[in-house]
Amino acid sequence: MNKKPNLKDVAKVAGVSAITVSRVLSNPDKVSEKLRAKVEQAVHEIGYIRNHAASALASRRSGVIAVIIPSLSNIVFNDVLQGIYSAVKQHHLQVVLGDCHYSPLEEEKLIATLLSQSPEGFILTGTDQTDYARKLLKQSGIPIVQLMELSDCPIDMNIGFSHFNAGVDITNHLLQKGYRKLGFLGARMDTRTQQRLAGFKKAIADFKQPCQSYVVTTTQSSSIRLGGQLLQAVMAESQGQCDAVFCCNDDLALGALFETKRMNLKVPSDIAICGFNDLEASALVEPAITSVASPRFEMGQQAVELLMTASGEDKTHKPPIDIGYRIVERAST
Amino acid sequence: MNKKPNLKDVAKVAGVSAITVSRVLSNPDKVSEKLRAKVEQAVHEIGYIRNHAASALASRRSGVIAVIIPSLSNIVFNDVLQGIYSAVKQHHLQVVLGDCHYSPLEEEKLIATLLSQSPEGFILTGTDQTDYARKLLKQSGIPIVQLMELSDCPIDMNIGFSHFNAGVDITNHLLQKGYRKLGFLGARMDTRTQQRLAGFKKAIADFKQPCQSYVVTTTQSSSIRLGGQLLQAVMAESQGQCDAVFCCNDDLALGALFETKRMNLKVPSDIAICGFNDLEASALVEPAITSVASPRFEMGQQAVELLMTASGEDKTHKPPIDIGYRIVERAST
DNA sequence: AGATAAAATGATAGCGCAACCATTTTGACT
DNA sequence: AGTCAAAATGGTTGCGCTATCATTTTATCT
Repeated sequence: MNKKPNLKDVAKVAGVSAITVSRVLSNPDKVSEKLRAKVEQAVHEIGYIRNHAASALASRRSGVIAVIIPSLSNIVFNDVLQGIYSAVKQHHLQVVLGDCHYSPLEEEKLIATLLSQSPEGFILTGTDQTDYARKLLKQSGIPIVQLMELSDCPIDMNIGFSHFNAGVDITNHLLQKGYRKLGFLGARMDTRTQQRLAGFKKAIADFKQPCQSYVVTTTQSSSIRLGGQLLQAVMAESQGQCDAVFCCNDDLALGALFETKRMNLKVPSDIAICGFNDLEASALVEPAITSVASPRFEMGQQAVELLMTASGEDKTHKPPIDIGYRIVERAST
Repeated sequence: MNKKPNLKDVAKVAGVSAITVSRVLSNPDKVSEKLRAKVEQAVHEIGYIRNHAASALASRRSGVIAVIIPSLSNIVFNDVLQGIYSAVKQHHLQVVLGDCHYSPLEEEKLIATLLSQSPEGFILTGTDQTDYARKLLKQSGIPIVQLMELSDCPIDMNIGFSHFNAGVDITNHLLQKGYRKLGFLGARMDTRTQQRLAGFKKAIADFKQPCQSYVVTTTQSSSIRLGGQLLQAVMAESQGQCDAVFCCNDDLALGALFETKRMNLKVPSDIAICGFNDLEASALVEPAITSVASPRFEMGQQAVELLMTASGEDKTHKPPIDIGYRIVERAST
């Protein structure tokens, strides 16, 4: 195998200088049509592909943005990722992606690794970064977006919605429907889940009439199967009294719903179920599950746009962007 | 903001030469403990992060592998991705990921873009690449793995399983259970779905007793909702005769199952349902859905291992690796 | 036609790092 | 102590590209 062709090889074939080839690739309109055609022909002919490392080194532009999500297996971040990829395509950027498995320490290591790619922007999930990670990020001088939640003191930019408020609202929804023995089913218990739980507790504390609450949580990762187990657990803890459950996500809610069939409980008359994230399945099961919808795809897109419009040197405080959420009432409540 | 620190800055602080710092970062055991400690201290102190572009250019090793999947939203590829990421971590590599939306042309462009990163390996899905894409890939001289299906003429390495055989097997399963009016519900109709359909047709053609088949397909992308629509369609086409459906994936199967409840059909007595991919939900709905399981996570892992053990220059023909599948029989059939 | 501006093209240098080879230091042995 | 090998460290160079500036060609005007 011959060595990979480089700029000079193309230049030789096209009969121009190397720098002209470079321009055809990055600033086609700075080159006359005649030369451009010759060069493009030569590029295609010898299958030349620009060496990104050399280009990035010389131009100080990597054409890369870094993204860290807490979990590849959670469909919620997948939606955000799709938004990111769709926006990135417009800007001719590449994404380098890391999965930190919900661990700030792993995230810190990933941040250091990904920063070595000299990304032109950084997208993070949540607000839970270590101090050293924050130091590295700030020192890098690149624009940064924190996703999903709203933060009082974002590193740079921030877009998300209030999981606390959403927790309050959906709990109030259950209370308004007349349920008084509310269960909370929580898995993983990352910060966003904790905020939802805090909202749940707040709504109950503020409610003017007597009501009961049962909180069942685990740090296991969420799954449909686990939803069934947690429903069992909350029924046990409440001695069968529990008449509504707020599941911290739709996976648990689906599992809980499937479990009600096995336990011969009627939804929503014996027990109401609501979830979070509004997955497709939630709208299509019988009965359909009440959930909290949020524009995740758009959040991902907007995060990229924020990065691209940020000057990088702009150190002014940027207010968090609240992208909102929506309670979707369905038959399960 | 001061300029980003480089090797020399670290060297100055640590009182050593630049090359020693470089060694501490890439070959720690080539450096005495004393100097190493000094250097590591200096690195941490000034928050030094190696410039990947310069490193890649000088060493001709990018530490990157390229991956292209047909869809980010399909959970199936997500599982493979997780396997890839888990393996990649061991090898201290980065992944650059592209989503080609099931389009060979988009894939060709992505391949060109990703090759510019000088990846040390390339993972592709399927065998449907354009000629120019194949030329670029071969010319690059890097090891390549094609995933998911088995190919007679892989570009380099290949790991997957036979979707045709799986289609035959699951159709025979339905026939053995006594169903004789079989429907096939297909969405997207990518090559793997087509192979499953071919298997379905083959099994029916080979069956010794009289039986009917109804094929309903669409190029729309798959979803749970679509599964319900396709079930309606196949029942219409068969004038209510259809007594079993093979859905080309579990999303459709779930949608079909949910639709049977609305249509007051009993599963599996009125109609049997089977899917493909064995998603978590399929095992937990009532009745649980028969499906085809395959080790997707492991396939992703193995793909990376194959890349890492490949010498790159080894042009010998490597036989495809059949990673197998398993029919999981459940109550829906 | 001549003067001037504008566009197109080229030559040179350097981005930050690691390969390569040269030099120094250390340790092991007689 | 003296010899030699091995380990540790450093200096120089070049990876392939683009920024910058210099030069040439073309277009536009009086």
